[in-house]
Amino acid sequence: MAAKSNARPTYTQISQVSGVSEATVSRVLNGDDNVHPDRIKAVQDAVAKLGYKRNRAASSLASGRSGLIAVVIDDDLSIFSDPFWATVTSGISRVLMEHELQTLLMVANLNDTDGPVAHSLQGGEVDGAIFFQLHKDGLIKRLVKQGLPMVITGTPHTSNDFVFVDTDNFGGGLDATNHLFSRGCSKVSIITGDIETTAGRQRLDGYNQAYRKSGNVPNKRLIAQGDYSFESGKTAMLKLLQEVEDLDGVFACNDVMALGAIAAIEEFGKSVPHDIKVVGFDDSLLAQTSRPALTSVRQDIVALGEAAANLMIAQLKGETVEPVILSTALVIRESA
Amino acid sequence: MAAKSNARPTYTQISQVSGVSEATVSRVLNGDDNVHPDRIKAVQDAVAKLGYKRNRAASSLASGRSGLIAVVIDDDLSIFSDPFWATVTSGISRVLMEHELQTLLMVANLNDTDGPVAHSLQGGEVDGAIFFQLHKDGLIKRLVKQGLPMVITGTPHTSNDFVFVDTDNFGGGLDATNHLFSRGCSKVSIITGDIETTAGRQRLDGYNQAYRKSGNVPNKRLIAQGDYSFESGKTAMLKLLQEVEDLDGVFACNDVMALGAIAAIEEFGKSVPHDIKVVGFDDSLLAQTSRPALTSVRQDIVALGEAAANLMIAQLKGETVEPVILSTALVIRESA
DNA sequence: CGAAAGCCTGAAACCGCTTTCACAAACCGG
DNA sequence: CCGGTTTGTGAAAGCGGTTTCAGGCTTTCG
Repeated sequence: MAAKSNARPTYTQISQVSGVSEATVSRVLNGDDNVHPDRIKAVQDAVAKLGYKRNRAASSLASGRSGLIAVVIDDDLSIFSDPFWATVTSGISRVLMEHELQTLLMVANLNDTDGPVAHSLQGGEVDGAIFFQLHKDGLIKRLVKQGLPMVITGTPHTSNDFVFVDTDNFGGGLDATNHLFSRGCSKVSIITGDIETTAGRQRLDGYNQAYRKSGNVPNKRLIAQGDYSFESGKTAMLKLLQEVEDLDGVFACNDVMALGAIAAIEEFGKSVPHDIKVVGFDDSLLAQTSRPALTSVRQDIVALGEAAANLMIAQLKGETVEPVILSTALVIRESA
Repeated sequence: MAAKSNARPTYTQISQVSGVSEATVSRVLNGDDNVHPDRIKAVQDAVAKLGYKRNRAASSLASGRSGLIAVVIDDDLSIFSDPFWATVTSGISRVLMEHELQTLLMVANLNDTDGPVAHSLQGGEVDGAIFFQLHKDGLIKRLVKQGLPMVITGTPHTSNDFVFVDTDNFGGGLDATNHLFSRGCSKVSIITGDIETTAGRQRLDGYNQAYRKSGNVPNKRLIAQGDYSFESGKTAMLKLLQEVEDLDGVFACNDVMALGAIAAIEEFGKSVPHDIKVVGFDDSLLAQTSRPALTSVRQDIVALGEAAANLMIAQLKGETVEPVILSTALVIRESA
């Protein structure tokens, strides 16, 4: 193995070629000021000539900064049956890369506060962590205490000591419900998502507020609980149809349940949107391809990821940051 | 900052507590045999007592192994509108984690053979790379030449020097088409996906072979081209309906196009499955939630990711590996 | 019973980069 | 023109592991 092909250049070679010390090479490569322009030039030329690429391991070891940001996803498969999180991640990844940071993906069971993920995170392997969909916060609280910069995607319901980004779920619920009333509905029910999640509760709150302002009479019996699955949407809708008379509008807290609801309505012998109007949430692919095409609340998912990444970067710079709430837009199609 | 909270234990402390040299600590922690059981025990106790966690940067620097595997995704947004890749990634990530490897996610434009991703990959920052959906292979060829272990998800069409995993697209197309004939169809058309991709071509090949063996008469006019989008499926189907008489079966190369086709058929005044039977591919969420529910070719996507990860691990161990083809299963629902 | 072979072990070099520290040179006001 | 700052620089000490190397101790076998 003469002349090893993987013998990549180091500061030593740059130093020799450019005629400056390794210390100065480091300064130039890290954008330290206070280096004479001539030397900067010399180093840059040498770098270009040798095709130098920084060795991250060495750099991390010496500086204590790894350049890695963990994106931690709960090992709940449901997350991956939904393009939502993948899209958020792509937004995160792109922004991080622009700032020379790498995205370390960790799929793990977050209840396991002593698993390999918890170890990596606490072990200082990463410079920061972005969490998705926070359920249990034991691990996270510990990490905050350790001073690890963190961003949470989704509103944490346990505490607001965390930096987070989220869609305006309340506003989305409000808009969806208002839209149904403005379309002439007078008895509008809601199929909620998992009430354990803040997103689910906030959408419900939006619905309630819209109801109160509409001049119509809200009623607990109009509220059915689902869990974001197709089946739960269908079941909830059937129950509503049987229990509530003159129902003429439904706000389902995601598109999948909205489709379940539509299936139920049609099985029940009524039609959408003629008899009952339906609004979903997410504006996913499903909303566009279903028949009737689904009116749905759109959230800018890529922007959500970008916002998360930007909050992380701001923290890394030592800036104090505020939570970010992104607004939604109602996309009107056939179902309402 | 007295007693820094982040002053995590190192070999030095373990060495002191356990009374063995740092070299031996390393041997124990790396599973080197030839260490006296008593010493192993002593080290393990010290590790447990001190709550030691390995410093990856130091370890990488010294050993030349980073423990990082890149998952490289083409910056084509379409990838992220489809849960497919997210699911593959989750499979990869889980298997890698079981082997103490981390998943580094890179979303990038692969045509850019000189961008940051190309740099990282060539810079030895990762121990291996898993690519999705290979279009251009310039970068990849270079990496192979450098000896970077690689796995490609999807059959590369340019060369078979690569290690890859893929679904049995040919078999899936074959099964789908055979099923339509067995259901009594006699004139079956296909709506292809992007013919540029090998997956698209292989599914078409499967269709052709099934046709040849069926005793029915194949015909070029039965082949319509789509691009995996809903609209393309609809457009292609309308064209087929207008040009081909007595059409009674359609194999759409993914579920989204199948739904487009169903929409077209119903607009045309015919019904599914009564007049025309439809089979999709992917067995996605769409297939389960659409009405009529879609008969579709299922591929085990998580297994695809796991296979990719396992091939990577095998390469890392120095084993010679063969490409892996995963079989499909036809899931029969209402549409055919 | 002695020599060759094998097993375990610790000292020390090293991985490539960052950062402190000391010091020379250039600059300043008085 | 001199003590005192500023600037710019290189030598050298790490960062926390891994790995080579040589040597002490046991075995094994003729």
